[in-house]
Amino acid sequence: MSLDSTKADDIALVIEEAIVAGELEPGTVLRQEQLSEQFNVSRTPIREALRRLAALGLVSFVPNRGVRVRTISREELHEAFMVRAELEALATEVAATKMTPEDLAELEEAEQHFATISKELRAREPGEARRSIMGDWVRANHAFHDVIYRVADLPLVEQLAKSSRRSFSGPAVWAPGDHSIDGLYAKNAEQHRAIRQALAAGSPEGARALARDHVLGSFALLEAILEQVGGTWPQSKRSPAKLRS
Amino acid sequence: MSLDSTKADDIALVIEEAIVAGELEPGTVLRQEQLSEQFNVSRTPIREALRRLAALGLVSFVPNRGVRVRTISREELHEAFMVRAELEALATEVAATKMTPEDLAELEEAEQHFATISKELRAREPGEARRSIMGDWVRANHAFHDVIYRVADLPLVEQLAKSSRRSFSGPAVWAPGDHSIDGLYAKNAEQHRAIRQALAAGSPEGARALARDHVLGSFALLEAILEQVGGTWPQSKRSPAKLRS
DNA sequence: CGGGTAGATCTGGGATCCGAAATCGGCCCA
DNA sequence: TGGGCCGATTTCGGATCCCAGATCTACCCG
Repeated sequence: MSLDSTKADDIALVIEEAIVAGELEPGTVLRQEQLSEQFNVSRTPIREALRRLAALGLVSFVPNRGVRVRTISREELHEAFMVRAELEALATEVAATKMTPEDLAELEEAEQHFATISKELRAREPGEARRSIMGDWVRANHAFHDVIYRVADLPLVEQLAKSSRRSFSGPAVWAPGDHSIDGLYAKNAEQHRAIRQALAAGSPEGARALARDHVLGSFALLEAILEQVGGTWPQSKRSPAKLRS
Repeated sequence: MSLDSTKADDIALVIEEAIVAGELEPGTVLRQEQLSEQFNVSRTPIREALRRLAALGLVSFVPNRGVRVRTISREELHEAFMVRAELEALATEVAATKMTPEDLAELEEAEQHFATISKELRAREPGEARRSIMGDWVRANHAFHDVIYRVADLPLVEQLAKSSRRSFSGPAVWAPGDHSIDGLYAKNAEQHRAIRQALAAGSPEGARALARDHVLGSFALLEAILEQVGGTWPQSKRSPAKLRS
C-alpha cells in the first residue's frame, strides 16, 4: 500500500474504476466523510483523490457543495466519440507500420474473444441475463483496442483515448439494449476483423479510415442502446439544486 | 476570490499559468511550504492544487519526494503535436460549417494581428530583443486558433487541444531561435491565411487538411527553434536522483 | 583516505480541528 | 394553507499538528 503510491492515488484509482464500471451511476453524490470511513482514512486523501478525478473530468466539483459523478449529455457523448475516432485513427495508422506477427496473433485472439462474447450476448434475452454479460463485452472490446494502443506506442494518445472512452463504457454496461439492435452488435464485431486485416496488410491509410468509421459506428450502437432504455435520454442534467440525496 | 471558487482552484490556475508562460522551467522542484507562504495559505490547498496539475500532466508527482515541473522529451513533444493536429483538424472541419461573417471578420483580425507580430519578430535580432516578444507571438497565435475553437463549439476538443498546446508554448517562449528559421515563421503565418480562406469558402475537407498540415508544420518550426538553442535537446530527462536543488 | 552507517534534519502524507457556507426543519404570519 | 424567515445541522474548505520516509551530514572503521 505504501510502496511507491499514496493513499490518495490508490483511492482515486478505486473510485475511478467504480465509475467506469458503472457501479456509481452518473449523478451520484460523493460525500467525503462517507468515503473516508469506507476507505478507513481521513478526509484529506479523499479530497486529493477527488481533485484528481475532477481534473480528469470524471466528477464535477461544486465549491462548498460537494462532488457528484459527472453526468453526460448526448452532445458530450457524441463529442467524446468524435475525439476518440480521431485519436484511434491516428493510433491505428501508426500501429500499421509497427505490427509484428506476434502482435497480429494477439490482436486476432482478442478479436475472436470479442466475437465470441458478442455472439453470446446476442443469444441472450434482454434484461438481467444480457446485462450481466455487458461488463465482459466492454472489457473484451477494450482489450482489442488496447492491443493497437500498445503497438502504436503513443502514450499520450492512449491516455486521452482511454479518458474519453471512460465517458461511455459506464452507460453501455447499465443499458444493454434489446434484440432489435443485434445487427449493430454484429457489425461492430465485424469491423474489428476489417481493422485487423488492414493492419495485417500493412495499410496505414486503410487502417486509419476503418478505425475512424468503427468508432463513429460504435456511437451509433451506443445511441441505439440508450434510445431504448427509457425512450428519453437516461442521464441528462438533473436539477442541480438539492444536492442532498 | 471566494466567490464560486476554492483557493486550491485559484492557486492551480496561477501555477498552471506560470508553467505555460515558461516562468517555471521544466525540472523545477516545487516545494509545498514555499508555495504555501508565497500564496499565504496552508499546505492543504497547495497539495490539492498540485494534485490537479499532476492529473493534467503539468507536473509529475513522486510519492514522499515532491513534485517537479514536468520535463518533456522530443518524442513526447512530437506526440503532443500529432494529437493537436488531429483535434484541430476536427475542430476546423466542424467550424467550416458554422462560420458566420462576424466570425470570419474576427478570424481575419486575429490573423492580421498575428501576421504583424510575426513580421515584427522577424525584424528583430535574436537574443533578448526577440525573446521579449515571443510571449506576444504565442498569445497571438493562440488567439487565432481560439476563434476556430469557439466557432466549432466542441468543449472537449478545445480542452484537450489546449491541454496538449501547453506542452510546447513554454519552450517556444524561452527559446526564440535565430534568423535562419525566419522562413518557417513566415510560412506559419501564411498558413493561417490559407485556413481562413478555406473556412470562408465553406470547405470542411480543405480546412481540415490545411489545419492538420499547419499544426504538423508548427512542430517543424518548434523543432528548428529548439535545435538551435543548445545543439542538443534542452530539457531532456535529468537524473531523477537528488531531488534537492 | 574511502566507504559505509547512524543520527539529525528536511519534507511530504495524513489526521484532527475549526470556521464558514449551504441546506434542512420548524415556526410564524398572511 | 402556503410562503418566507431564522436557528440547527450537515458538510465542505482550510489550518495546524504529528508521524513517516527520504536526504543529508558527520563520524567511525577498515
